[in-house]
Amino acid sequence: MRTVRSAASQRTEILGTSAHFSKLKPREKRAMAALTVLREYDTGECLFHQEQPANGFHVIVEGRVNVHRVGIDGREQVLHLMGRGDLCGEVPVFEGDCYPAAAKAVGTVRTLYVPRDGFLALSRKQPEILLEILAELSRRLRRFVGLIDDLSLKEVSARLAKYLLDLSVHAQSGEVQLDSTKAMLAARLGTIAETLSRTLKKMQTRKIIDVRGKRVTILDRDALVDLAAGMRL
Amino acid sequence: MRTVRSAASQRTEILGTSAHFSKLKPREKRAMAALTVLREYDTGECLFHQEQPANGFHVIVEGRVNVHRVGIDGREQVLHLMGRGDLCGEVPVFEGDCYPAAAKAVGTVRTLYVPRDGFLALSRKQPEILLEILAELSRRLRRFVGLIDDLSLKEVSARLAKYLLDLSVHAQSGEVQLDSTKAMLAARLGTIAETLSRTLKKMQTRKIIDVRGKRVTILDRDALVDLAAGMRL
DNA sequence: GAAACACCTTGACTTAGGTCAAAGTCTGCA
DNA sequence: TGCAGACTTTGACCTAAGTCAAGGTGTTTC
Repeated sequence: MRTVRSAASQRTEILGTSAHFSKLKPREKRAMAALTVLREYDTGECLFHQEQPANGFHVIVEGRVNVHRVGIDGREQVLHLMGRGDLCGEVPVFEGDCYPAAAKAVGTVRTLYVPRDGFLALSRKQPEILLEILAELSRRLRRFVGLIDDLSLKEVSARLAKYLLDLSVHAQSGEVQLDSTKAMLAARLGTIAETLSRTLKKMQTRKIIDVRGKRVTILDRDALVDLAAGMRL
Repeated sequence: MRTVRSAASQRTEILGTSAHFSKLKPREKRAMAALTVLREYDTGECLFHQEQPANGFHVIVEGRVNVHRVGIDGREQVLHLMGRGDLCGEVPVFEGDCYPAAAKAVGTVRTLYVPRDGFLALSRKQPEILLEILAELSRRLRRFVGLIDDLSLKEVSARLAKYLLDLSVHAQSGEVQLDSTKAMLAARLGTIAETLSRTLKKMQTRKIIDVRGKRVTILDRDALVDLAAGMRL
C-alpha cells in the first residue's frame, strides 16, 4: 500500500463521482474530502484482512476489489466484486471493530480512505449521508439474502444460469463477457473451478450457451430461465 | 392478523423496551409511538411474504418471528429467529420496495408496526436513530457473512458444532436447551431434519454430546471446537 | 386411555459436487 | 519464437448430504 500525495480539490472531485457522496453540498463534500487520504494497492494486495481492527472505510476510485471470506481449507467465497464509486469496509464503522471479511486488489486499485471518527462527526451534521449508507447496506443485505438462498437452496447450474442472465441484462445482445477469471467466478458462485468448467460444458453440449474463453453467447434464454428456476440440467 | 386497540402511552412504553429506541428522548419516543399500530399474529401466520411490497417495519413486542427464504422445492432457509425488541422488515424502508424474505409467527406474536413515511420524517430530525439502525444492519451483515461462509465452506457437523458452542456461551453450564424444533434448527443450519438427526446421533456416539430431547449436554468441548474448525466427524 | 397429531429417527438409495492428478491452452515477455 | 507461469479442462474417484418411505415417540384432547 502506498499513500499518494494529492490535492484536497482533487479528492473533492473524486468524492463527487461516488453515487453515495455526489449528493453532498459542495461545502460538506470539501469537509469530507479533507478527512480522506488517497491510497494505492498493487494486484493481489490486501486492503484489509478478515477480523482485522478497522479505523475507517474505503471509497474505490479506480480498479476492482474482491471482498471475500477464506475458509479453513483455504477456499475462498467471494462476497462482492466492487468497482469505482463503491464503498468498502464500512460495516465496522457502525458496529463491532473488525472487518467481517477480507478485501484484495484485482489489478491496481486506488481508494480514498475515510477515517471513522471524522466521518461519524460529519454525518451527524448531515443525516442524508446516513440514509444513503443505510440504502447501500440494505442493498447489500438483499444481495446476501440472494446469495444465502442460492447456496442453501440451489445447485450450481441454477446459480450459473442466474448469473449469466444477470450479466446479459446489461449487455443487450445475447453475448456476455465474463468479468473475472473462471476460478474467481467459481468462488463467487460458491463452487470450484472444475465444477464450473463442467457445468459450462454441459450447458454448451445442451446448446444453451456457447463458450469461447471469456465470451459466452446465450443461445437459449428460456432454458437458462428454467435452470435458474430450479430445473435440472 | 389483528389490529389491537391500544393507548398511545402503552405504545410509548413498549418502544422504550426496544434496544434501538430506548435512547430516544421522551418527546421523540412519544412522537414515534403515535405513528405506530399494535398488531397481533397467530402461530404460523405470515407477517409478510418475500417480494411483497412494504410500507413499514415491525418492532417485535412479544413472541418469536422466523425470518426465512423459501426455495422452489419448498425447502426453507431460516435467516433469523427474532424476538422481543428486534426490528423486522426494515430493509425496504431504505432501499427497494419489497421485503427480501418472508416472516412468520412462531407462537402468538405482537408487534408495533411502524409506517415508513412517518418514520423517515422523524429520523431526519433525530439522526441518532439512523446510527442505531446502521449498527443493527451492520450486525446483520456480519451475521450473514458468517452464514454464507458456513454454507459455502463448511459441512453440517461444523455448523452444528459452532451453533452448540454459541448457545453454550450464554448457558454457562455444559447443558444447553435448543430453542426451536429440530426441523427448524435444521433449516437454520441450511440442512434438513434427517441430516441433523444423524449428525446429532454421530456426535452422541462419539461421546461429544449427550442429547435428551431438546436438552443437549456438552461432554467434550474441545472436540466441538475441532469440529467447528473443520475437522471431520 | 386411546385417538390424533406433531415431531423425530432410521434405513436404503442416489447424486451433486468436491478431491486429486494430469494434461491442455493462453499470454506476455525476453 | 519460444519459454514460463497462470489459467482451464478432463478423467477417475469418493463422500456428504439429500430423497423417499416407514416406523417410533411423546403430548394434547376428549
